[in-house]
Parts: sequence; C-alpha cells; structure tokens
Amino acid sequence: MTTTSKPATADLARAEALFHALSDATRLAILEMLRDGERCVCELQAELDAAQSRLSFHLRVLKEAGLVTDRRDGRWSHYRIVPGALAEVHDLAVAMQPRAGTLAVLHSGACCK
Amino acid sequence: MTTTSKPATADLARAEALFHALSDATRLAILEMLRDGERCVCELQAELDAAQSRLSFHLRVLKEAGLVTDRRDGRWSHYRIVPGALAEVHDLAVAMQPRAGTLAVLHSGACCK
DNA sequence: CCGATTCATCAACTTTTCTTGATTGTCAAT
DNA sequence: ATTGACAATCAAGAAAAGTTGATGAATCGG
Repeated sequence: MTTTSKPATADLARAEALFHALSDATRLAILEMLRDGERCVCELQAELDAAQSRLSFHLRVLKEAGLVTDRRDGRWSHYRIVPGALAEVHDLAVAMQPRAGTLAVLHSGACCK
Repeated sequence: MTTTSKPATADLARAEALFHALSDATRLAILEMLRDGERCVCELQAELDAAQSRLSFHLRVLKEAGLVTDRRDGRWSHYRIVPGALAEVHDLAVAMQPRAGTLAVLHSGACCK
C-alpha cells in the first residue's frame, strides 16, 4: 500500500527550489512569454524592458530550477519552458493538499496538555 | 469566448506572493504538519524544533499569503490550512503551462533581425 | 583582421528576508 | 493580586537575493 506519506527531505528541497524560482515578478513574466514557445534573450529583453545582465540572472535562476532550457544558435540564446516542469509544480500543489477528511477536524485531543 | 489570455498584474502579484510563501523549508514543513488538521503553535514548535519567534514569523508569512488561518482558544493559537489556497496554487500551475501546440514550435520567424 | 553584436559572468552595492533575544499582552490557575 | 504559560511583536544583526555597470568570450559581417 502507498498511502499519502511524509515527503522526503529531497522533495522538500525540490519544492523549495521550484517555488523560489517562481516567486519573482520578472521570472513569472519570462515564463509567461515562453508559453508561446521559444524566445531569444534579446526578445525577452526588449519586451520586458530589463537590463541585459538582470535578465541573464533571472534566466539562470529559472534554468537551475529546471524550469527552462536554453539552446545556443550562433550569437543567440533561445530559451524555452521545460515541458514537465510546470506539471511538477502542479503535482506538488496537489500533494500538499490537506489529507482527506481532516479539513474540519480539530486535531484529536487538546493540544499541549 | 475566453481563450488563454495574458494574466493581469494583480494575478502576477498574487502568484508572486503565493510562491514566495511556499519557497521556504520551514513554511513547507508547517504546511505538511497542518495537512492532518489544526495544530496549536506549541505543537508545531515542538515538532519542528524551532524558536518561538521564528515560528511566529513564518506563520505570519503563511497567514498573510492566505495559506493558513488561526483561531485563538484561551492562551493557544491554532493554525489550519485555508481550504482553497492550495487549489489556487494548483490552478496557477495549470495556467502557466505552455499554450497548446507551442511546445516544439521554434517561435515563428527568426528572432532579432 | 577589425569592429560590432549577443550574451554570460563578475564584483560592488542595495534591498529583502530570515534569525535571535528581549519585551509585551493575554489568559488561566492559584 | 500574583504567578506562570503561550504567543505576537519589536529591534538589531546576519544572510540571501536582486540590481547595476563593467569585462570578456564567442560569433558574425565587412
């Protein structure tokens, strides 16, 4: 049997990293742009009106979190969303939901003595 | 018709706040404990082995993000997960997914000139 | 080869977030 | 009333994250 069990510390770290990568307006805006498909850095830069090094910084954060990948083509770098990444976030949110039947339950027994 | 449209800035701010609240190991651990139902602060404190003021700080972050609520009972504060909150995260993740048919598309036209 | 373009990286700085210890308020028991 | 327990809040410091401007590597066009 595989009931809803306690998450391993690895999962915790993964969740932390993913959510952190998503906790910034610039990065969310980047992901929003990438929803339409691949984009090169200069396009992102133009549309987001962000300094080049700032953008580079945020792209790196997204990349290290596994949310995007890049592809080099001559002088240009193209970024795109990693297919499964958002699904992972999705799954995390589901896994964090309260266990069945516990929502209104006032946790058995009075708390602290 | 209601196609997948650009998210309003309000949504962006909300997403940012939610993800930020979730981007910390202590807060994730708290939420994990609350999955079983309501808990008082002293219980969380004991199980998480965290200083009282530290816990209070994180509980406040979770509360301000709308992820938990508290209920005062005498000297004790009981925290619980806000039912819809995780679903909101879930929905955000879904809304961020690449638009249909764009995953492998190399964004029309070469980028920058 | 030379200059210009695209982008990553670095160091210095600013801002935000987290932690710690102390204080304060509230409640309950005696 | 006094005492002790629980928890929120505060101020100060430490740590992490984000910004900026400069430098350098790689690529392309002439």
